[in-house]
Amino acid sequence: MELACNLCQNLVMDGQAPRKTLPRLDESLLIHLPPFSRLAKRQIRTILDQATSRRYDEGAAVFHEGDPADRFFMLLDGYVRVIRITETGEQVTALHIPAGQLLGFARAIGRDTYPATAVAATESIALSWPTRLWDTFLADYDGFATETYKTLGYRMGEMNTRIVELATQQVEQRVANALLRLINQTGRKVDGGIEIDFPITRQDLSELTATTLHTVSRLLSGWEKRGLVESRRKRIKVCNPHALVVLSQGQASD
DNA sequence: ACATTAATTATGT
DNA sequence: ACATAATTAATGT
Repeated sequence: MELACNLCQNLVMDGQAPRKTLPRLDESLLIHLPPFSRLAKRQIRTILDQATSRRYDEGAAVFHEGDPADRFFMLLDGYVRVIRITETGEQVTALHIPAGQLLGFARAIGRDTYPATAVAATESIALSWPTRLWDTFLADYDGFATETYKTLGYRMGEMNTRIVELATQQVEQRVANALLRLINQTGRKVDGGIEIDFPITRQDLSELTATTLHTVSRLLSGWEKRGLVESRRKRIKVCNPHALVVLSQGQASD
């Protein structure tokens, strides 16, 4: 896929790099992102001057579970999947992070290693800073703390509801809910409905919902016949969100 | 109400 | 042509 946003031109073209080896990052990269939006230009400037930008191919790991959390990240473009691996080698997907959010800020929750692995779900671009700057970011930059705790709280809330789902709902409602969340968070409006903005396989969906790819496949096929969704390989489009909502609250027993 | 196994077909490089 | 993804049926818990 192509990265056609203005961010990427900025990062890829090295223009006439002045005295630095790296192209100077433009302030417009951060000015609109919530954690930085209330900062003055020169603050953003110093933040950017301390940042490293990097591109990640689809499937490339941003960081690994258990690694020393030496850097934290701001995702500028793309999507990142946060996964955990069990002893038996099965993957469990915790959540997806869209562009514009922080990730890997282990320091904020009092850890010195990453609690999970982050993998680029699409080709992605992220800025990163050494973790030792985290505390100064919190102290020096107005709104940074509240915004990060907001996203932290949001993610905890989501994991919370997912736990409840796993414990109480059955498979059909679980994948319906997972789909709904995906189109809410990372949905892109297309003509026939809303499509998940990154390649996602049945296997991925099954890892999100603690089921098998076969069950997911069957469910999607069934929904497709009823006109609820449309899917081709690695692409899922939701045509009738409301019907999915109805399904997601389906009857509790028998 | 599901998973597992296995066989088969489709799809993208 | 090859690997990966998706479907489908049959069988198991």
